[in-house]
Amino acid sequence: MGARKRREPLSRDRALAAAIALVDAEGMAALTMRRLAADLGVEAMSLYHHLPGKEGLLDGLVDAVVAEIVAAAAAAETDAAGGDWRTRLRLRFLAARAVMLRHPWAPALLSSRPTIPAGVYGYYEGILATLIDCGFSYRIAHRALHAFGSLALGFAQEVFQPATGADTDAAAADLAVLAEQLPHLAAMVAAEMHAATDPTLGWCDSQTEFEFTLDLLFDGLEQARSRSATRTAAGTTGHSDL
Amino acid sequence: MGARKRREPLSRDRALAAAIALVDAEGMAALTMRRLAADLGVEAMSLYHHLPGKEGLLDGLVDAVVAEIVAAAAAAETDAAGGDWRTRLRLRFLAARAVMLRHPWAPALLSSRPTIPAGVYGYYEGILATLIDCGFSYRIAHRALHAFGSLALGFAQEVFQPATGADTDAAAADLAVLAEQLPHLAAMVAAEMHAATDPTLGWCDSQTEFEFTLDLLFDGLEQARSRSATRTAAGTTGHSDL
DNA sequence: ATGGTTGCCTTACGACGTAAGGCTGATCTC
DNA sequence: GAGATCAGCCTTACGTCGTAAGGCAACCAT
Repeated sequence: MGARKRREPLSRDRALAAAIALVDAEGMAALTMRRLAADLGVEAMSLYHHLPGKEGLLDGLVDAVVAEIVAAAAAAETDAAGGDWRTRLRLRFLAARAVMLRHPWAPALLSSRPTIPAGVYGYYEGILATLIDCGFSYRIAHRALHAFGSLALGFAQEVFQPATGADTDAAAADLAVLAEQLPHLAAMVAAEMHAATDPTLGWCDSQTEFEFTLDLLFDGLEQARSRSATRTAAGTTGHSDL
Repeated sequence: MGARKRREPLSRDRALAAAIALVDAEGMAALTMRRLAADLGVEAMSLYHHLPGKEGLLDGLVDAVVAEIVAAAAAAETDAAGGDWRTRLRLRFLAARAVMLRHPWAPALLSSRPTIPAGVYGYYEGILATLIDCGFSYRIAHRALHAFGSLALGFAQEVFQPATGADTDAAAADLAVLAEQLPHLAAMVAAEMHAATDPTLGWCDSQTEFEFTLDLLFDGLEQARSRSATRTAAGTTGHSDL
């Protein structure tokens, strides 16, 4: 007789899970209090018993993504135990990137938030620990964190989206005009386009660009580190324990 | 009697100028069709005779900012005539950054737009021309453009805003907790905080970070250029392609 | 039973962007 | 001049959003 115990009583976690599912499927614009409530079989105002408004909901999404990143990065870190700082950070960032690829809305949401999610402090602490252990000064480590920017969280924050496929023909038609007024750009597109391996990403392979930029920064930081290390006695590079 | 010839008849340019003034003064959130119309002494719907809706208005703002960047960068380029590629790009990017500092809302707007503003093609063409002229391959130049990312347009796209001053005391109170659970982060803050010169930016000096990141990328690109010029198979800084 | 608490709903308000159509005064044609 | 045309601005209204305020029904401990 107690077969139907009303319904699952709607909790913060259930609401957040539904929100993530909704946003993964239909994008940020679809995330509406009314819509989310409808997906949960509930009226909009009921959400306010579990979430402090829309902003609180977005904060919840951010926290969830950050938690996912932290977990992925921690797993990557154990895989990389004993490696040098480059491969350790590299694996960390690539793990974070894998999370971002699962949640394409996350980058824009992350960088639109006015407050820093609590979880990222711990995440940055781990990166910083790696740098300091490997002989970086606080000065350079600090600047490295800024230089990494969004790469540390797994996304490149492209300023402009690549063409979304539908206007590929239009882009091709523009190429003729492009070639006249923008010769270098046209030549570059022509030279690089054949190398496109993943058509979903257009002719720019984001993964390659991501790793290339990472290596550029790593190379530069390595130089900066050895430059500042020569100033002191070069004895304590090994120091592998946390 | 003929003194008042009705009023200035409201044009696209007048609307755009008012919109920029409004957004400069009160931020993006204040930019509303009704509010903008009110600032112009007009009703909301009147704007639709000169602008194709809100999206068109935002496109207009973006175009205006891009035009400002292009102009500033062109002026910088003439100053740098004859310099090497690093200083030429450096001056370009710093000129763009000066524009962004005048319009703090621009970065978020730029990266939220779904289409690429027409003006940036010309802007990238100029950067590309500099790179190609100085011996970069299209391959590396292409990746360089991606690596620069938002830096080329003058902003670092910090993922999270620095503390806005009001919660500085709260941040200080958190430092005790921070020191226990996040020792490296606490130590870095302690080590770096004394160096704060510009209190408006908190203890992170954005200008310094901006230029440091630029130099990191330039250093790395310089290596990549000479590496590809000599065509040697292996470098000491193994640059794995995965 | 009873009174409180929890969980959800109903109604309503003030934003927002914008579709549809009306009024007004300047300019043009005869 | 008189009437027609038309651009420029306004009025009204609709559907969306987030959310404040309060109601009702089922549960719980007493």
